[in-house]
Amino acid sequence: MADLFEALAAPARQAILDVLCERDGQTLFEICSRLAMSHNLTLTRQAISQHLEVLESVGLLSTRREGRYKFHYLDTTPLEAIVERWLSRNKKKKEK
Amino acid sequence: MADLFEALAAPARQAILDVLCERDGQTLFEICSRLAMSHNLTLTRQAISQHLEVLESVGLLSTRREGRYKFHYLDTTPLEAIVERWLSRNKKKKEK
DNA sequence: TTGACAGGCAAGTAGTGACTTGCCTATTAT
DNA sequence: ATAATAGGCAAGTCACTACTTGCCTGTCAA
Repeated sequence: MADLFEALAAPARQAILDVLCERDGQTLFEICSRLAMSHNLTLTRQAISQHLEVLESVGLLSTRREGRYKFHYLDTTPLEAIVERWLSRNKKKKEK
Repeated sequence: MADLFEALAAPARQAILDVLCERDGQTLFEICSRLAMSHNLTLTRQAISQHLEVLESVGLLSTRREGRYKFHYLDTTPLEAIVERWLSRNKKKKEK
C-alpha cells in the first residue's frame, strides 16, 4: 500500500482526516475517542494506529514525538495531485 | 462498493480515467486497447467492463448507448467533493 | 520504584474486491 | 441467414487488507 487513493479508500481513514481537520495535532488516544464520539467508529487502538501509518506513508500526515505523546498533523498537499490529474486537465482543454 | 474513494483506489480505474481524459466518449473495446497500448495494462474485457460499472455507480462517468456501441463519458464533478471535504476547509481556517 | 498511561510489534482471521472463465444477447455487415 | 462484432451475466478463485488479540517498550507520576 503506497498509493494515495488506496489510502483514501478506507472509510476509517477518511474519518481520521475529518477528525484532524477539526483539530490538528492530536494524539492516537485523542483520535480514538473522538472517532468513537463524533463518528460512531469504535475501532481498537491498534486498528487506528495502522490507519495512521498508512496515512503517513502517503504523506497525508506527519508526526511529532514529544515524550510519551505522539502528535499527528494533517498535510493535504498530496490531495492537490488529484485536482492536477483530472480536474485541471479538463480546464486546460476548455481554455484552449 | 458505493464510495467515491474506493472507486478511485484501483489503479486500473485510475488508468481508465486517464484514458478518458485523453479522449472522451470511447467504447469498451477502445478503452481496452488504449489501456494495453499506452498504459501497459492487459486486462480482460470483462475486468474493464466491471471497472466501468464501478466508475459509473459513483458518478464518475456516464454512458450513452448507440446501436451496438456504448460510449463512456467522463464526469469529474464528484472529484470536487474531495476538495470541498479537506482542502477548502483548511483554506477557510486560514482565511479567518 | 512501581503502577498507570501512551504507544509499538507481530501473527492470525475473515471478508471483500479484482480478475478470470464460460456462456449468452443484441446489433451490424456480407 | 449467418458470421462477426460489441457487450452483458454469473460463478469461481485468489490475494490483499482491515481488524483483532496478545504481548512488549518507553515515559511519567505517586
